[in-house]
Amino acid sequence: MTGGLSAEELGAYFALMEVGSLLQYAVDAHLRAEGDLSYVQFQILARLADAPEGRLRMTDLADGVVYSRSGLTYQAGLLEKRELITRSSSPDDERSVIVSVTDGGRALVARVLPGHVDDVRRLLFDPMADGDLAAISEVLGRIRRHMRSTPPRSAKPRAKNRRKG
Amino acid sequence: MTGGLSAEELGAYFALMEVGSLLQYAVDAHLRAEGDLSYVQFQILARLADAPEGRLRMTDLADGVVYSRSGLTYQAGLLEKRELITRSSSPDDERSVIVSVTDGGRALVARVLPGHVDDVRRLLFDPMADGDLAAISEVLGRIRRHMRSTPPRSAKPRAKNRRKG
DNA sequence: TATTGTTATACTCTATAACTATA
DNA sequence: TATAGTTATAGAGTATAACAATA
Repeated sequence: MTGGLSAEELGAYFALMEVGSLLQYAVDAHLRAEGDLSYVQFQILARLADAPEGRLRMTDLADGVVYSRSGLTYQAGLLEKRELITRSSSPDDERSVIVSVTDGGRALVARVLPGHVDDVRRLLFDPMADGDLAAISEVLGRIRRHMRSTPPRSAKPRAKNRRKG
Repeated sequence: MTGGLSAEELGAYFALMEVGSLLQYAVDAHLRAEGDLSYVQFQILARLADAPEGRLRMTDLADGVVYSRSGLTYQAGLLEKRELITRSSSPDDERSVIVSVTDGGRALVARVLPGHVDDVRRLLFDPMADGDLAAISEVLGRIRRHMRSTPPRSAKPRAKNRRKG
């Protein structure tokens, strides 16, 4: 069953996938309960709240949040309906759409963030010992850079679309 | 924006989530291309192929694969249609259903596994240096055990259902 | 022609609740 | 009553392709 991975590698792979999955499940449940937000919606709002002047172009958002463009349009529509964001066309480039967080959007992020951070601390960081954080950060950061720079084996013409279908 | 997590902690959290997400995206795409299998379906088949005599009860499968029962019934229906598994009622307990991998199911797992393992090696293990694997394994294993033993803050009556809706 | 974003559409997946059958 | 599994249903989310508008 291992076919080229050692038992330890296989264990690390499964552990990584399970930790990521359980963590996402936990924070997603919290975000929905506290703010009626999916994880993706929270990511969009948090990115905007963190951006200069609280605004980003749709394309920049899609690149960061890892989405198809139509998927982002769908989510933006939901957030706009709730008046958590606004959309307006860019003065620089009439094709572009600028997404901005509203005060309500910022308030919602501020409201759910403490609990969100609690979840992450409790699940992810509490079981870590001294030195674990530095070690994990270094390796995961390296892996992330590697993944970002490694094109998929069947390189797509242009890497805008992600996620499964 | 950090609200209780240090910059390094926040970075580690984001890196973990992104690595898990990118890895799952990559292996999912491969499994679909090579075997028309979703990641979940592959997990079901792989678990069965790894089980004694290639069979498990539905409940045991649901516990491992992290699913609602109806979700597992749905996926099992798809796999049964493709004759990758069979279902039969248990002689021990007439309420239970025993799921078995077929030869075709085993063959499919064998066919997609090398590429799957390649993906994992290339994306996850190639960028690791000596000692990284041991360090990561130990910490992630500890976190996983911690997560499994930590009940959700709003403990559900019985922990059979997972994932978001 | 290429890029940005939207729309229409179809489909996959998931959860909830009601249900059957067995223990 | 509790457990195992299925079914019906309804909804969220996603991708694809066609489209309009701008560069």
